[in-house]
Amino acid sequence: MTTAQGARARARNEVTAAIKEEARRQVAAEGAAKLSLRAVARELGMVSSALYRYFPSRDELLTALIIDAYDALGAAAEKARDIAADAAPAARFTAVCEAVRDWALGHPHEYALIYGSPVPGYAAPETTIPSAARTGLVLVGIVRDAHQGPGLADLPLPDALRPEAERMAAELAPDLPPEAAAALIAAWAQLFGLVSFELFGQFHKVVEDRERFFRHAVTGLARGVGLR
Amino acid sequence: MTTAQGARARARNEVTAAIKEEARRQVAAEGAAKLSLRAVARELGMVSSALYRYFPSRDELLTALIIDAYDALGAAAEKARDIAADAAPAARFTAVCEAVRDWALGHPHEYALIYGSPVPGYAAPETTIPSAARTGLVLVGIVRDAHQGPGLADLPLPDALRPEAERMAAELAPDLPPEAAAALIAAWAQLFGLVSFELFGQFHKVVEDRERFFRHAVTGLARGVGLR
DNA sequence: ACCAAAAAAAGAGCAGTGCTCTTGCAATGG
DNA sequence: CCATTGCAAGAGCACTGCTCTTTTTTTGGT
Repeated sequence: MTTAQGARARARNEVTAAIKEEARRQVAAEGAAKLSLRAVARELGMVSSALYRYFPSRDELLTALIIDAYDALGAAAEKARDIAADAAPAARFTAVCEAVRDWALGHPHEYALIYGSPVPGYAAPETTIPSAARTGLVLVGIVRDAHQGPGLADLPLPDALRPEAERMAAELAPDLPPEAAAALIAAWAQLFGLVSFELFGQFHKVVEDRERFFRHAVTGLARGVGLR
Repeated sequence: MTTAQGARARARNEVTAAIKEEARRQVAAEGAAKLSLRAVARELGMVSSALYRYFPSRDELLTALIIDAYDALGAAAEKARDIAADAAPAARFTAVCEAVRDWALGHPHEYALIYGSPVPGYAAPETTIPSAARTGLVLVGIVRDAHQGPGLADLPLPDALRPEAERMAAELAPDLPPEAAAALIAAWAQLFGLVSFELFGQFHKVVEDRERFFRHAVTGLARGVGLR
């Protein structure tokens, strides 16, 4: 069975993997904008039209890379969380933030692929959602754990936002107080603001000691979600 | 004089302006990635090669649009600051933040052009710096004014970051305490994290009542820089 | 072991891109 | 008045994503 129709299927998987690998190489080297199906095919010694048997379009290939990038970042975040498993919640939180930054600095083009401007006319399909959520869920988990224990600062929450905050809490962390859920989502966006600014050059001639600056800023983020 | 060599020069300025206008139209409609010199030329009834007399490359044309976008956003921020001139510093701060968000929502592609992923291999020239700085300077001004008056919360600053914070303060707001300068730059990046996440679709199925959520988040940012 | 069917690869071609180079025309100013 | 300069046009190069058709290869049942 596995050898019968497995031969073709295996070959197919291998070629698919090779295409993705070469495409990722090109994205890492030159950026998503310069990813060219023809160049991928050329590098793999096949003709460009053959590639369409594996990916129906350039966008589909990009989607595959996007999912991989989200997963790689998510894995890095999870790893950092596990390494810091015994630390205080605030330290665990900042450790994950630094892991996000480290991964981004190490994979700038892949980071840009997932957190940069989306390609106009291209809507990421729903299939990316689980992978995209991983990193956020790591942060949610840390704050949730902290809320089981003692010693959390109480957070402000205007009445106007309470319904929305309750909805957000119910949907992504049922055992989290609404004000913590709202604060966490804000911190999540702000974390990526810090990383993106550094990576996209906005800190050029503004922030020099970026490592230390980031450390300080994410300490503030941790405080913002009630950790200390 | 103005008519002598002004005739040609005037025609040149007019054509240059028309090119920029049409290019901006295309960016606003389809995004920077789909900006095509040939399409611009076609729309203007000229041949593509003629366009190179006005802009030496596509990147140069994009640079012109980038500067315009920075200036438009900066102007929107300044206008919001002036309108809220009599309000308390915290309210002025959040008013500017909301102006940034409003402009971004109204000009998503132009926002993506300046705060999205940079085109690989394209480094924004130094000439963009003044325009790029405008919005940040508005925030600096508000916090600086607040620090002349009373009632500011004191901010933490780890020893390790003090030298860098002092350098940052000296360079962009000499009359601002170093801890405020560091906090402000962080808030600045975080503000654009919030806006980018909303605009780039990361809040999809996460935040629904985005207006109120943003209001709450930027209130937190204002608190983070010492305002209340 | 053969042979129809399915899958993959190859080739040609379309419409588009940025950019360069050469050629012809028209406005400019000494 | 006429050489110089600025500009427009055209042709062409080397690419791109993608489609359609033809050829080759692999597969599984008889």
